[in-house]
Amino acid sequence: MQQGSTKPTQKTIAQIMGLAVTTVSRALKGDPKIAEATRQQVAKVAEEIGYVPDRAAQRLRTGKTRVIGLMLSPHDEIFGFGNSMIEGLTRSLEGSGYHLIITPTFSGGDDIAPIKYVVRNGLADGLVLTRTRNFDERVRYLLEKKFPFVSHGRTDFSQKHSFIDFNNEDFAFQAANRLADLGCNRLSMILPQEGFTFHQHLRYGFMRAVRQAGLDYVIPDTVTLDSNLEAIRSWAVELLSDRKEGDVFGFICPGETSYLALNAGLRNIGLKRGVDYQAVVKTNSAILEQISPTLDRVYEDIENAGLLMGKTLLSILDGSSEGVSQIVQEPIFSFQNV
Amino acid sequence: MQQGSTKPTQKTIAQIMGLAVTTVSRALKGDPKIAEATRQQVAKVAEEIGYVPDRAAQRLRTGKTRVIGLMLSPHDEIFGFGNSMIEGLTRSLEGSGYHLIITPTFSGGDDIAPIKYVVRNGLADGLVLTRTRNFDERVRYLLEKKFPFVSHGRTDFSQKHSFIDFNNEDFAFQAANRLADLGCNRLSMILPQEGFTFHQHLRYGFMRAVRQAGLDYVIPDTVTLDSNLEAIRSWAVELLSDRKEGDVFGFICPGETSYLALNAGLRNIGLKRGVDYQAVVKTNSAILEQISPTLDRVYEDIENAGLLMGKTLLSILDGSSEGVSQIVQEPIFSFQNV
DNA sequence: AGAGAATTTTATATCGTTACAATAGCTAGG
DNA sequence: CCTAGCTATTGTAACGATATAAAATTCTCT
Repeated sequence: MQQGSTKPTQKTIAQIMGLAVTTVSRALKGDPKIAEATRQQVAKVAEEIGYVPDRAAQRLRTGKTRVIGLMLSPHDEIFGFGNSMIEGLTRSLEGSGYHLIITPTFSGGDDIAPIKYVVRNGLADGLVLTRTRNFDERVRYLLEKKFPFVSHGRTDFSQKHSFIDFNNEDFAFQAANRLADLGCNRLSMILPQEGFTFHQHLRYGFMRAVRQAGLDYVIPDTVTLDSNLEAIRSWAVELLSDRKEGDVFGFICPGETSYLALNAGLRNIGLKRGVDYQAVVKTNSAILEQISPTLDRVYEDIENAGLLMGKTLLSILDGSSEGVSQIVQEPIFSFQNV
Repeated sequence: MQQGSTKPTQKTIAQIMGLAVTTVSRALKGDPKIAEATRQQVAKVAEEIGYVPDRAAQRLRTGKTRVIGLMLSPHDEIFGFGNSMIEGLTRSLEGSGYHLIITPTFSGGDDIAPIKYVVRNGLADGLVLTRTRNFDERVRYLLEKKFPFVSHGRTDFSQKHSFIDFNNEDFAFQAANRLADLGCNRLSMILPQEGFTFHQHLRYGFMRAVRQAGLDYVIPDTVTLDSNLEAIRSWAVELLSDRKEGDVFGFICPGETSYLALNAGLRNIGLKRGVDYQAVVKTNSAILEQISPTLDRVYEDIENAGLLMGKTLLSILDGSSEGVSQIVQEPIFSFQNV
């Protein structure tokens, strides 16, 4: 605990106990070559003088940073996604000796550049990615470099890699059925940009339901989940302004903000959800539940995803699991009673 | 660029050029003791073979981590505060050789513990704090340890330290006047918990306006900015349910989510903003502008605050400015024409 | 030309930790 | 009693960079 003198090191412990530094080093990491009695005494002294290993020295010597990196895009941050992901990851790393660094990817920027930077400069031992594309360049790069990582989202590469994904197909399928049950005859869904893996999953689920029910549908080609809110808003307004007699619209929003924008626009022209149109929204925070308690929501547990990704990455790094871990999280439906 | 062989170091450059490692080291950092010609050649070779300094080695030798840490509480994350802060900080650090690590403070957790951890283990050279309290324990600790930091928010300590703050007093004052102008005769403001510095600033500004205009006011003692949304919602509903003939309520919301909750609750009981009540909201993202274009907003530029905090911290760390930098950002008012 | 100053480069030690090889101490077996 | 075979510990070097002191080189001026 002393800060006044100098920071305690293994050398300090060695001098106190009359041991060699090497012995202390090994004792601290539980090497079986060290007598149990010695090990315990070393641990005791280390504790007493407040010894903490110097990460820079460990890193220099071993080449391991004991850091894992999370690459976050600005789209991830809004509402709780980034927050929950960070919380889950942090929890998974607790007590492991690993630290988390968060590397923001900027709107305009190339999202592979920061990854190359981390890999080339050896800034982390493993990475966590979000928002995968079917043939994600980041994944391709990391696979090629054999750099450990876990992604939130699948890819279409033949080479397997660890990921956690959400069952977006089932979400879209169930959401569409729900809207059909509510009497909607025209369904619409805002999709992420083409190229993102979950674009396809959502589309498959949606189309399967729509075809089964024989309903009319609209998938906008001008707006996506990442469109600015004004664009989403005006698209929705235009769509409903042109509706014909007997049309009952049902929207699937795979993101909270897209719903807020859409809803704001429609409310502004005098339309009311539950009366003039219906919606099912994918959510990963408590905010919609608070603001619109009667809204049909589907919950994706991002914090848990983060936790699982962290654990997966740790087991890869510790070499305890050589295999690939692929998990698909199921949606949690919160539909109102009719 | 070669990854196949081993990572290039200063030694590699030295061998190629027939120089001593020391010379290379000095040349790379622009030491004037090295001949300009040598310096340029070394730089050229370094570039060609893709040399990047090993941060662990630098850190071990110099004791400097070249890292600055941002302590983020979960309250900061919602709606872009954390995101904007990160973006601003990252920009300020660009090209400086400094990295940013983000340390999340958990809801339940002690918010000084992670700071002690960073300081004791030497994980960063400087820190950025948000949400200061009047006698903030974190600030006290850092001042005592003489650890470089910049805070977002002032404190009441007599010892000066660098900060960036927002003129919350003026925000509250102008917002209250605005509501008075709109014909409100009962004003209310949701405040952060007592103890936070901006609680006082907001209160002063508010009270000054209220007294000048001679208006009635309500400051809730059960809900704060950090209350869950359901609590804010029901408080607002209760408040307006009991209103008397002739009461026109005006709300000041120093946070986006508090407005969303309040507005959702009131809308739910059939009240409409602009008709049954008025509101002025402090915002730091584009979301309210998109969702409620007619809302009176006051903008706080968090990204710029982050940028300034980063620059301030860098100048402290580089020793280029020994003094203390204290900046108060002015609010940007976006009031609708009446 | 040559001594001394100024400039440029080199040698050595070090930061804290761990890998590797070596050594001391001890027991068991022939 | 000597050696093989353990166990427990130690010594040395290295990771890559830099601070300090020393050395080599060039330059200046009488």
